[in-house]
Amino acid sequence: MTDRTTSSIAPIVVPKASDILASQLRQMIVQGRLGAGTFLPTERSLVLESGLSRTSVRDALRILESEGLISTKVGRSGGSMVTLPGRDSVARSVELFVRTHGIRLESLLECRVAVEPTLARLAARNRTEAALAEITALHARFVASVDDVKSYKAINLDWHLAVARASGNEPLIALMEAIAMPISDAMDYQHVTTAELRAIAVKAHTVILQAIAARDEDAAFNRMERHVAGYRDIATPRNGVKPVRQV
Amino acid sequence: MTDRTTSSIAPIVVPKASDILASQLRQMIVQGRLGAGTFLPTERSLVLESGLSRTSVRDALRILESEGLISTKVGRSGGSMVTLPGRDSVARSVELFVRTHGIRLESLLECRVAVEPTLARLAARNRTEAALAEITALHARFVASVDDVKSYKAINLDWHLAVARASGNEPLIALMEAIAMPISDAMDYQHVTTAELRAIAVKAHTVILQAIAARDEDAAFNRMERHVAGYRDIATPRNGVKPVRQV
DNA sequence: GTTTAATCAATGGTCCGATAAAATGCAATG
DNA sequence: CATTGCATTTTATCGGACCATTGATTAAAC
Repeated sequence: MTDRTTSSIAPIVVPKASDILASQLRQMIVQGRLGAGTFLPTERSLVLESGLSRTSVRDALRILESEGLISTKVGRSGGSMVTLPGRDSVARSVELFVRTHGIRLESLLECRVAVEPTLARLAARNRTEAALAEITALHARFVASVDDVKSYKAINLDWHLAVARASGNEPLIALMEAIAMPISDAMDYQHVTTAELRAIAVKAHTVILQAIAARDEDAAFNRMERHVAGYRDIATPRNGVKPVRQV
Repeated sequence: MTDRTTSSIAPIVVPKASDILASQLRQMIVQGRLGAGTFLPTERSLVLESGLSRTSVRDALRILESEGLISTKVGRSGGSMVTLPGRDSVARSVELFVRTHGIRLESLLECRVAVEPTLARLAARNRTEAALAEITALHARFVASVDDVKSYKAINLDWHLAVARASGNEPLIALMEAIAMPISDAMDYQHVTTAELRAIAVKAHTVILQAIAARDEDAAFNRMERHVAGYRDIATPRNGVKPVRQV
């Protein structure tokens, strides 16, 4: 081994052409210079402007599309329209994370316990009449479905999401929507509700709804906390906590 | 207008070839049939197996790459390796959501208040010695940096993230990492810390660290809650809450 | 004149072939 | 034995062509 001077050159990463173009377009969208609803230039125009090949331009558009920043249509007045990424975009990302890492149901329920009481508090504070009406309507259907396990589960999920949406806190709503589906999936394999448990849930929802309607923030928080914490304790006993993995 | 029978055919969506291939590969990865570290076939092999063109195959790979499911390298022993999406993937998605929607700092701080107390509780419960050592080390640097605003802010962020990581709850860690950067960015424009506030923060961190070290879950929860709630109240007075938008 | 059909134009989707660039392995060379 | 140069494999990029879909325009039919 001959002794050589080391030149202290950091590793150089060569970005791909499509990544550069995608970054530029993304920045324009994020900064608001390309508002939602506006159209990007056509692929062939972008080829002329950027000097890249159509392949690279299209790669860039695919990146933005999978980030939820544009949506592309074919045909004559088609093209790539700017569409801001919705909560579903975040949900997809979280779902991939949860599934590929085999996140345990216990962790997801812990997550709910952390988030839902605050959502209930904010719902009590910020709810509109329309939002309250939606929650109330879902609650009525919830009560009616107490004997049909399948629709009971679906409506239960919808009710919790409606409460979340009433909070007005977009990041927390997004998180709630993101973990709701994996939780629901995992419960199908692990947990079988009993009529008794469903009756308890109906009672809990009732008092939470009352608190939100009365704009009683502390009551909404505390009752929701007891509700979801109870759910967690029932669903994840100390033994055999299953990972969430698609089958 | 002639009267015609309507055939009640639902709108038919024609999926793109690349989407189909991407879905199949994604499913194999999510199901674990393609574990992390394994290599997908080469592009040309996928062309032969799928019967699609190289363009479509590459489009599919670009989709998976931007989802964080594979990472592609060029060169002889190159190809597309399966790489499970990390928390950074979730963070990018959330960041795009926050920036494009102009989510208000108030909402992000509310999010922190909802999440961090639970993270502190879980950290007190699940911390390892290594994690505790890391938090302690960061705390020491935090105390030392109390006069250098720039490094103070950076270390403050790191400390909170270290506590989050010590909790062991991956979804909540991901959320915390996702909102930390937008919060930090927004604070730069809005909030100027004073020496007095920094001293208070140091004190708060000290007691939280003690609670985590002593595995006192309730104390960790309550002290963290007071800390981040105080932060929220100082940073977002009732007037002039700025949206978070990149400049 | 109104409605219907046929045609044209614009755009993204797909395919093919070729070359460039990068990473690895191997042999030649001093 | 270390270094260099060459061959090989793989993705990255390019250019061009054609197809499919959509919307607009024109022509035909009634």
